[in-house]
Amino acid sequence: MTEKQEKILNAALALFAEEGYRSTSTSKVAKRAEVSEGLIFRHFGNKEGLLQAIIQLGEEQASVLFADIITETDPREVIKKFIEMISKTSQDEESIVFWKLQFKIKWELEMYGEHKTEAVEQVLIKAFTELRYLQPEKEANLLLTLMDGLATRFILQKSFDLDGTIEFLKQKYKV
Amino acid sequence: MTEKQEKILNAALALFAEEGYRSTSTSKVAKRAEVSEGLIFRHFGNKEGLLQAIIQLGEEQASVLFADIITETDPREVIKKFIEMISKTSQDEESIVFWKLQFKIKWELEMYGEHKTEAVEQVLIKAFTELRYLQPEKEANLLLTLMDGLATRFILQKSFDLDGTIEFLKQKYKV
Amino acid sequence: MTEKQEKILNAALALFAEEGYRSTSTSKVAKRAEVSEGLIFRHFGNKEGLLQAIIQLGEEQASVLFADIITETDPREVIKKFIEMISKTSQDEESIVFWKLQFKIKWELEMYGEHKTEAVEQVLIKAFTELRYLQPEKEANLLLTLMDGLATRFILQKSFDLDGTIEFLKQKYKV
Amino acid sequence: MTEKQEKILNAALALFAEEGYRSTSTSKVAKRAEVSEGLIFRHFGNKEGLLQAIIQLGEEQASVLFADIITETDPREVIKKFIEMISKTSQDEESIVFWKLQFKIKWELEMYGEHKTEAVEQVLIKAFTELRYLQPEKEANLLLTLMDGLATRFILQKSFDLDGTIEFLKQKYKV
DNA sequence: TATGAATGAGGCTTCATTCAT
DNA sequence: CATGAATGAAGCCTCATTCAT
Repeated sequence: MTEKQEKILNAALALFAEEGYRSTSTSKVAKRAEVSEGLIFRHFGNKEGLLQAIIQLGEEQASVLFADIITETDPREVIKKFIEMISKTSQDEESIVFWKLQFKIKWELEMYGEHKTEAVEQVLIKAFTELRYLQPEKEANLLLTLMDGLATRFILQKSFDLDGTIEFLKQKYKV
Repeated sequence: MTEKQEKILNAALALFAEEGYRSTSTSKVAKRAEVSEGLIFRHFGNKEGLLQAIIQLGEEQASVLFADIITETDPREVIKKFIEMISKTSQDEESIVFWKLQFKIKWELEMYGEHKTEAVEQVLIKAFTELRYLQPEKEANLLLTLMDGLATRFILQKSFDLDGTIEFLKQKYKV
Repeated sequence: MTEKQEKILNAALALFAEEGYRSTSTSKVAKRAEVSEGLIFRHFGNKEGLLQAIIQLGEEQASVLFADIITETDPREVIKKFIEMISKTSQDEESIVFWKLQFKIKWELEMYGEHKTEAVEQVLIKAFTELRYLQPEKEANLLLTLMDGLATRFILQKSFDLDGTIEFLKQKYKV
Repeated sequence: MTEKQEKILNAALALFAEEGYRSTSTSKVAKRAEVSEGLIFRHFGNKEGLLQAIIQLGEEQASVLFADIITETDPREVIKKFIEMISKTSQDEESIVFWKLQFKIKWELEMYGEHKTEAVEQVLIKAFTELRYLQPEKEANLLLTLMDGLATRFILQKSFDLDGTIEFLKQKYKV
């Protein structure tokens, strides 16, 4: 990937996260990337292609994030790490942009991207099983759902107390 | 409100929920409402005005939905009704559209509309207090967050088992 | 002419003078006249009809203005009155609007309305003849031209010293 | 400046002069320039930008016209050249369009653009001073005013005898 | 690889005008 | 006589995309 390709990708990433896919014009991307508009099309074919590249990038970043959870063997640690995942990333601006983008695109294009979380779900199920929860699948499912809610409020509700909620969650799950 | 105004509102409601606000052109709305495009602007000023009218409508519908919860006195019933709120509405198409619209707009415009849920939050806090939960505010907060997650998955993830999750939740909260 | 007709005419007069014919929408006229938009069309047929009515009105007002000059018999007085015509009207707001409208419409529609000034021209020629000017037609023509310039600058150039210029003119013509 | 930019400018120039600024739609300009409508906005931002470019162009042309007068040292020649300025340009179609545009825009937008003539005014004052006119400022002012009137009638009144009037003027000023 | 001029379709909005009440 | 809902054409502008250089 050339330097300009990366500049385009980064510009698009930031803009899609800020204003959404449809609302971001290719010319805005070009301007922010300090690149000619035509170059976007040379490299990514069309606007949709740019989006796909960004989604791809997101999946890779997600993989990295999830890897730490999936490779964990201690069940309590699995749950703890999962719960802390967002809070950890909420520190730096770049991560916030990452999550914002994930959810904005989810909603704008109505694609949930289940396969991304499937591996995590399995690990959570295993963890809850080992911890003798009665309905481990449902517990895992619930926790995943909760994470969507957490992200939603964290991103959209300025006043939301993310860290407090996460502390409370850790108490509840005793992790 | 004239008949055509209502047709415009309904068409916009459906289209905004389906495709989002920006992706829905005023001409599409006009066509679906079987109305001239100009009429939209006569009645709502501009596209933004149309959106506001729809948001307003949503708040009224939300009030109706919440009214049943807020007026409930039995704490267990409060929680039960709150949890069941989505599942009940998930039966008919119109309600699904309603929720979809709420969340799509939330994300597209990044406005959370906290005041809408504030009353519900107070009632939940009271309920958890009466049920002797140790941290009623945090419990209420968590349940509200969970609901956002539930809606997110219900709307975006085709395979999501809403009713199962709700049953499980009711067990957890013993309601 | 009914009261509402007059309100429409007055509103249109003011708006056409302020913003020009094309730039003034019938809806703006209706709003300013506190009248329904349809009424304009009932009374004046279409926007052009409204314009014609206003032009007509202008001609009548011009006739009144000119009458005083035309009926004057003393040649020196004729010239003096003609020169003072604008300065006199420049006192009250209504007259300024009148002149502004005349010129704005002239330029926007490129119609000079020569016949309006023809009578005045004749009287000026007669006056210059009696005063033994060598080329009375040319003198009259020049004075009329000067008046157009005077109006132009008075209306368009905020800093223009109308009264000073008029005084100077009167000296020149010894009137 | 690309070739198409110039075509746009020329088309707009002609149309604004013929029909005025507001009455000329950008699509008309595009059609006349044999260019896509979008290109106008790429090059000039918006319709107002196009107008500004044209006004700018006008100022440059005016500078050229005035340069000949300003650099003249013989007072009589200054006045002569000034008086002849319009008549000289009235020969070719392009110059007529130029003057028409200047005045149409003046009236439509109510901006007089005094600074353009300021230099000329100074030179005229100097000329009248040297020629021992008693009130050189007023004379200059009057002559400028007269020119506005001359242009007004020349452009708007089909039957106006421009050359005759100019001859007469030259006699009056003995130039 | 990279630019930016150029396009045409479509978006939001305004407008003159008509018509039922 | 008077209203104001309703229309359709047109206006300004943006956008994704293509192409010559």
